[in-house]
Amino acid sequence: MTTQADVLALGIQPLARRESTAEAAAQALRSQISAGRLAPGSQLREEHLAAALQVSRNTMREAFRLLAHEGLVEHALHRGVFVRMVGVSEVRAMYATRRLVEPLGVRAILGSPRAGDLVASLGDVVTAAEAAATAGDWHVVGTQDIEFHRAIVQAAGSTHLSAMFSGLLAELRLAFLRLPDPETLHEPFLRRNRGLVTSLGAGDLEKSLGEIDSYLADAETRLLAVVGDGSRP
Amino acid sequence: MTTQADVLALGIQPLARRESTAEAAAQALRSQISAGRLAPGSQLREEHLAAALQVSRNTMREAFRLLAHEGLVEHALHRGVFVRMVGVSEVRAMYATRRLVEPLGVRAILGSPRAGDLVASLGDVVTAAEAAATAGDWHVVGTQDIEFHRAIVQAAGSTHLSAMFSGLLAELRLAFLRLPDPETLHEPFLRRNRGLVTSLGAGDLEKSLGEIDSYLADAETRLLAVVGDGSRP
DNA sequence: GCATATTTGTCCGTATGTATA
DNA sequence: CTATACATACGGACAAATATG
Repeated sequence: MTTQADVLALGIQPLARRESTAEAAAQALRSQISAGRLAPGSQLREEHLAAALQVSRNTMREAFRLLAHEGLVEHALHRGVFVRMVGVSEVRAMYATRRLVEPLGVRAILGSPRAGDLVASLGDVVTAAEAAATAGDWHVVGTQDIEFHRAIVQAAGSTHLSAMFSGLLAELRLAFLRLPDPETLHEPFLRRNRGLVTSLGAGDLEKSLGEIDSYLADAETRLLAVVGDGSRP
Repeated sequence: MTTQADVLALGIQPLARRESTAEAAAQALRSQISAGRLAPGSQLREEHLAAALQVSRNTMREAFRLLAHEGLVEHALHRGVFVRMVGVSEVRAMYATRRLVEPLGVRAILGSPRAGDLVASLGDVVTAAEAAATAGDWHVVGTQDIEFHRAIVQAAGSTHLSAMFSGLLAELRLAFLRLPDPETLHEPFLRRNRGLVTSLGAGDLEKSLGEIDSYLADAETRLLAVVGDGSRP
């Protein structure tokens, strides 16, 4: 049985430190969690991780506070921290938020004087995702999908909104990790994202909003189908 | 000269603890900061505060991480934590966000089957604020103003959005603290909030959106006028 | 239900590094 | 440039709560 310390020891050296050690440790855990090497629901033990990252327990605890505040892990008093389990209610909440926020980005893009540039860079992201799809690298496809929608919200021009949305997408990645077959989820969205770029390029607001909405509705039902039958309600 | 420890000693006893000590310490600082007893820009020294709250420095540092992540304090590596200084750019960013988010709440209220209840409870908040205004308690007026707009966003039904907005409002309170004369800022908004409740009650979407927009534009210019001449750009 | 072992929560002492007077 | 104050980080210790047998 592989311990968490073993798993982490692979991907991590002496902790690159330009920032504080706690932040560096948090970043190490962030990437490990996002990559799925720390499964949702698994416990993160202070002592093991502190040993693996070669930091003190106190520093490790500071890192835990950061991750808990970001929603990546859950802190249970006197029981420890666990990689967040996203259930049905969390997925519903995430998509309720996306349905509110992403249209703001779409409107901002079409209302911007630099609409052409924005749409072009969005097109680049989809192109990269399509290349990854033909190469069969569905993990990259998922990453590009997330990047695509992050860019949309970014266009709204609100730092608060962008920060919140980045956190939401990190949470969403936790849900993606529970997918047994990434291809069936991500493949249809590639076409939808391309379609959105097209209607954005044509300056068609109504059609763009429709595409976003159907994308989100589709994604939510697909995710719920997978998450719903999991252990957690 | 009064030290931070002195100031804090007034409002804080042995730390009511139902949650972790770090969270309790963070909550103590939150209330002190929001009440203005810890001025923006002032440094929060580990040792003094740990002594005042009777916690260890380690626990204090965990609390600092939480507050820094919420944006209430700023963490400067190897220099310490300081109560956040909101400047012109921060105020602009906050109102850019509010202009995007609050209309979502307004639309949600008018589109809700329980619109009547929602508007009624908003009216209660304004009524409470009006009572506080006649009593001359402008701090309460400011609190109710914040509560009013928090309730609007809450109606949008997104936990992520509500959480983000609560953080934004806490940040906004930091800006309010720099006001030499709270009455001149808060007094006009009392009427505007009442006007919004009226147009919401009438079910007039366009007018409601217009009221929100002019409220935000007015509030931003007033705040910028005060914050702009401060020490920070 | 009880006793035990494990893990977290918290505190203290201390050494090192960094920024500022 | 030196000195000082402070944050950063570590390791050990014990108490408290939880999990396990």
